[in-house]
Amino acid sequence: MSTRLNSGKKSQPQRSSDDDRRDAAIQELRRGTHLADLLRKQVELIPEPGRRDAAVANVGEISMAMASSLNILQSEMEHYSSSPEVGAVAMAAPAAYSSDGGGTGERNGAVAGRARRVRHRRGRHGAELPIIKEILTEAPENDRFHWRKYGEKTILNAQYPRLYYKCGYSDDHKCPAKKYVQQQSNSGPPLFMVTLTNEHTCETLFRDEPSSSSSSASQVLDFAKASLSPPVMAAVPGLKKEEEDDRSTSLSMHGYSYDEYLSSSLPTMSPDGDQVNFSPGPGW
DNA sequence: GGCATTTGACCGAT
DNA sequence: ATCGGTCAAATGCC
Repeated sequence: MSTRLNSGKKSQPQRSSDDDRRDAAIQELRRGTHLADLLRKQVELIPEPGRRDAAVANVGEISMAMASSLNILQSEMEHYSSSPEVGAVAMAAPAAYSSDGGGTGERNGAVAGRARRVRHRRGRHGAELPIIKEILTEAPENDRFHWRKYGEKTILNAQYPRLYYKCGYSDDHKCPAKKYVQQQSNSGPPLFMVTLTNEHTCETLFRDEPSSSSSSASQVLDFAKASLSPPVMAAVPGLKKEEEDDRSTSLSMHGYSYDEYLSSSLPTMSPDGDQVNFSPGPGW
């Protein structure tokens, strides 16, 4: 997962698996750019001017995001192919934080006095989580599930921290669904890469319990709760609460249904090409 | 007071 | 040694 770009030890000019992965990513981005171009041509055929313009604008954003990602990757490749050592130094720049804890602010005294904990199972456990979808979107919070934030991490060479969410019913219903949100760009409307892992078992639970329409189900459907994940806004430094609310409002004013939310994003990726079963359930 | 968020510590993988 | 992912105490908010 990690590219280890600033490890400093990596001065061998030989190709690594990281290089291969970067190549693959560049290939995919080029393909995506091409597809976005095709999509733009199709979208331009929409007869209604309003819808057409909006769609063209969206496709334009997608193309821009692809292009900037492509640029970043390509400039990295050039760095390493020409001068690995220089590249390693150069890439250290964004890592303004220490890796652990992120340095996202201190808490007076209380944290310092926190006792060291002894724990058992930590970190990655066994196999990789099954990635259900990866979505590039302006509205990562707008997927109608109830997420609880459980972590935030500064990612190497990433401009913004990655935010970790688990299903708000992970405890109640042992729902394993998780979501990682990482801001991709801040030029224009901020774009977020949302990675969804594991299926929502809470969703099927509610589907099996039609009688639970009033209390618990209504909680799941609590759009205000589910659609607003304020911590996501924390990825946009300087946003105050009121501004966050404004922003949430403006985002929700897109009026997406979940299908629209997904379809308005980049083509989603399912590792094995299986039908992705992440469609809104009856409570959607 | 209860719940959600923050954030440093910790763990396993590399 | 370093990284990404997770835990859980402390804290904030309603």
